[in-house]
Order: sequence, then structure tokens, then C-alpha cells
Amino acid sequence: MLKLKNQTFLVPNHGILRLPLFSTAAAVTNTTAVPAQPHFPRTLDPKFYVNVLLCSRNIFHIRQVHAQVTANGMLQNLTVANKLLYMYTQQRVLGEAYALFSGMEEKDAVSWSVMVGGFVKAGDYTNGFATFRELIRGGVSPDNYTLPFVIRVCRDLMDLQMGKLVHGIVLKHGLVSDNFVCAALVDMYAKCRVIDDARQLFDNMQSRDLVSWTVMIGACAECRNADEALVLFDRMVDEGVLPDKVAMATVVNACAKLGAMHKARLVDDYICRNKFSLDVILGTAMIDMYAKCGCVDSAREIFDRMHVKNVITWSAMIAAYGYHGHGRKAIDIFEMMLSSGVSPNAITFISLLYACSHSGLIEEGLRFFSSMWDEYAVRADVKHYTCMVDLLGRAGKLDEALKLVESTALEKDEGLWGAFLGACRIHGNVDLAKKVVNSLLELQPENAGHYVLLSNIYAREGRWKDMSKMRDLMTQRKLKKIPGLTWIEVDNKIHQFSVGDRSHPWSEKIYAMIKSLNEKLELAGYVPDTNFVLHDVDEEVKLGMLSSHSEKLAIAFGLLATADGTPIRITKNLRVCGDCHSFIKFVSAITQRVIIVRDANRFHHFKEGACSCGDYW
DNA sequence: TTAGGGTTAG
Repeated sequence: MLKLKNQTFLVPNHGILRLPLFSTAAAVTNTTAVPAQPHFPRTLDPKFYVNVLLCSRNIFHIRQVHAQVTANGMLQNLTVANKLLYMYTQQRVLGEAYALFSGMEEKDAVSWSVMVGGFVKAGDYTNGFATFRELIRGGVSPDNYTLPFVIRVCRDLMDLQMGKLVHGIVLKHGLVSDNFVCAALVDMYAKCRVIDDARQLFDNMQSRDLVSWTVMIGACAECRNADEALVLFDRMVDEGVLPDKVAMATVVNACAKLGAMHKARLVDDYICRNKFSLDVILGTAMIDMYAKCGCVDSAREIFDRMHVKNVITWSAMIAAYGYHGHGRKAIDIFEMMLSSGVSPNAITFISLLYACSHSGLIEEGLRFFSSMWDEYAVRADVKHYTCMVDLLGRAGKLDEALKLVESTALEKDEGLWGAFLGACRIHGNVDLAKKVVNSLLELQPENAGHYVLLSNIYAREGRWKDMSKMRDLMTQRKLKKIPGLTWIEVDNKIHQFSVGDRSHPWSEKIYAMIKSLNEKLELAGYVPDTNFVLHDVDEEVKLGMLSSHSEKLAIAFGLLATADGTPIRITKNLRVCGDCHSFIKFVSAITQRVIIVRDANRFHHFKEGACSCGDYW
């Protein structure tokens, strides 16, 4: 045990910190007073000092050892100096760490990687990168310890250009076969959304360890088809790599994106069978997975089973009820959270406000919005205003929504104006839509979705010239809408459809089913709304295009492939259009099937010709 | 003596 006495050593710092490296760091004095340890043996065995440093629990102990090894000359020993440097970085005392580092007469690869890593782990990417540049300029070879830190900086800053430069350094030094370096590169490319490069690197790895697999599974879930992520997980297990809880949380996340209930159950079984403890991160991911797979009750069961809940857990449960339109239950969870002593954060309020909006709880939403700062010291940002625009807009209070937007000095983004325009579409308010659309097109001139939304508003009002102008603008700017995709899980298999898709083996039967449904639905009162078709073609062709919307293909397949009495669950990557919403309502009436639609993380339960969200989708 | 992957919204 180290004992502090009331004596002091003077520890010289080695050199003055250079700008701009520490422009924001606290000033470091040339000497630091440190309590002395008179009983320190005068041994010159480096192992002794390394062990003492390992036992050092705080910065005072570390400074004390620093004083001792300076006094007896042991600081000249690289092992001792590096360990001391490492301990300073572990304590996040980077000013003193860098002072020691820059004063070291001899530095080896360990010294450099500890210093670069120290900065990066503390989130000081500027100095981390500056130190790495210093290493390169000094002609030192970067190694497999230093490079992952530098690649991590490129990943977090999403700086693909720099990432590629570092990749070049990796190749130059023949380090691409190192698992740490390669997994970091895969992760960097994936986070920069260059998924093909990530996959190529992964496929070329000679021996893939658990972390490499986890990174690639997460990358697939994020950038490609989440189904592919689950296939990759199966391959990993087949190859004898056993997952840990981090890998499981990644897989659970992939299931959440996919929204496939059967897969969720399989993953849950796997987690139980392999006795993974329901820690706060895995548990929270599972709440989110069940909620996004349409089973809010299972999400709640997981929530109730968790012993430790953090603000993310509570927020996930609030969001879960919000997705399903259970606003009151979301509010109950919020109140339970407060009683348990957990403070809400900005995301908690986004979840809560959306829950109010999706359930039509206008008064409650307004109350929570105004309490954010007053009662919980959470400042409203543009996303909270977006929730409020959604809340007021859905209720038809468009003027109030616009007034609220205009009352804030916050910079408005495309999400905010998009929510406003969406509300204008629901209520057919062309004048207000025109008023805000320029702000939206200025912010995101490349997003075809905005042009389509405005075209639909014009079409609904019969303003064909304006609609045609929008379409011409899209052509001029060479814009194409992101394809809408709908998928459905049947017998543990995902079936995906795009508009006009004829690639499914049951294609003929699916189109015949839609034709037969259309005939029956029209008798029941359904009127196809061709305003949701943008193309300049005659009405009959428009009807054909409308009939091949991906949602309808998935519903028809669901009716053909599942037994009566089973709910049909479909997921769409974009919002369901107004015509499909109406189509599904009528299908639920004439077939007496429950249909659950997930679009943009909101669930719509269709039953007996009604939808849980009313007509505000 | 130094290293990696996981949770909520949009």
C-alpha cells in the first residue's frame, strides 16, 4: 500500500507544451508539488515500479511514483516511463501525460501508441491525430496498436478521405492482416456507408475473430438488408465463433430494423438458451426489438424483468408505447421513471412527444413541451419542435404549428419543414405548403421525396400545372425517389417487394389476388386515389401502377400465404401512401383479417375497416 | 508497458 506523508518532491515537467496542441488544455506548470513517500525502497528493478503503478488508484499516487522514479533515475527505463505514461492517460490527465511523453529522450512504438490512444480514448481527436502526424513525420513506423486508434478517429468523424489515406498507410506497412487493424477498417468503411469496401475487406480476412464478425453484422444491419445481418450471424456460429453479449446486442438491433417477429423470437430463445444475462444494454436493445417487431407486450415483459434500467431503457419503453399509439401508457412509464429517480434527457422527450402525437394527446403534448426546460432543465432543440409540428399538424392546427416554428430562433432543418409539409398534405392546405416548401427545397434540393410530397398536395387540389412544374424540376435535377420497399415475414422467411415487382415466384397469383381484391373493395366503397401516382399517363395505366404498390403486393402475398385468423404484419421503409392506407382499411373489413403495418417506426393496426391512427397516418 | 465491436429519437 502506498502511504502519503506530508513531505513533497518536486516533479520536473519535461518541456513546455506546444501550441496548437494544447490550446484548450489546462495550463501545466513547470513543477508540480507531490507528497513524498519516504519508505519507498531504493530498488532499481523496473518490475517493482510497474507493479506499484498498477496498484495506483489515483493521480496523486501516480505523481508520487513519478517523483520517485525521476529522483532515482528509473524514468530512463522505457518500460517504467511507458507504464507511467499509460497511467496518466488512463486517468485522463493528458496535459501531464504529454509533458512526460515529449520529454522522453527515447520513445518506442509503445510510447507512441499509448499517447495517440490516450488522446483518442479521451475524445481529443485533434491532438490524437496531431500526435500521429508527428509520428509519421519523425519516420517512426506506425504499428498494429496505434493504427486502430487513428482509424477510429476517421470513423467517428466520418472522414472517408482521411480513412482511405490511413488505409494506404496500413497497406504500406503490411498490417492489413492484423485483426485489430482490419476490423477497425471494416468498421470505418461501414460507418462511412461504403459497405462494399467494408465487405470486401471482411471477406478477405484470413481469420475472422468475434469482433470482426460483430462489426460486419452491425454494418450489414445498418447499410444493407438487416436479413443479411442475421444470415451472417448464422454463418459466424456455424464457423464455431461463439457470440458474446455485445454480438447479441448487435443481432438484436438487426432484428429491430427488420421488424420480423419470428426472427425476434428465435434470437430471444438463443439468448435464453445460452444464458446471457439481461444487462442494461442487451435488455434495452431487446425492448426496442420487440417494440419494432410489433409486440409491445413482450417489450414490456423484458422491461419488467430488468433489474437495472437507465435513461435509455426508460426512453426505449416510452418510444415502444409511442410507436403503437399507446400514449397514456407512455405517459405512465414517464411518470414511473421520474418516481424511480431517473432524470429524462432530450431523447426521452422526443419519444414522449411523439407518443402524444401518435395518440392525439394534444394537451398533454403541449404540457410536456413547456415543462421540458422549466421542470427538467432539458432544452428543446429542433427535433422537439418537429414533434410539436407533427402533434399540432396532425390535429389540423396548422396555423398554431407555424406560429410555434416562427417563434423559435433555432435553425430549422429539413425534418421540421418536412413534418409541416406532411401535415399540409393530410389537411390539403396548399397555401401553407407553398409558404414553407421553398425553405425545404433550399435545405435539401437533392431529396426527391419533397418534390413528390408537394406534387401530391398539388394533385389533390387538382392543380395540374403546379404538379407538372414539380415533376419537371425533378427531371431537370435528375432526381429519383428512394424506392419504397415493403417486406413480410412468412414461415421464417422475409419476402420483399418493390413497386411493380414481378420477381416473386408467386407473382402471378399475387397480381390476380390484387385484381380480385380491387373488384370486391370497389363494391365495398373503396375509391382508388390515383393522385399518388406521379406519372404522366392515362388514368387506366395509373390504376395499374397504383395496384402494384409494394404495400399491396405484400398484403396480397400475406393473404395467400397465411392462415385465416393470423394477423398479417408488413413493414415499409417509407410512409405508406394515402391510397394504400385506404386500401388496407377496406381489405381488413372484407377479409376480417387484422393487418399490422409498420412504417417509419409507427404501427397502424387495421381491424374491421378501421385503423388505430384514425385517418392521420 | 500499448489495442477493437453493443442500447433510446430523427
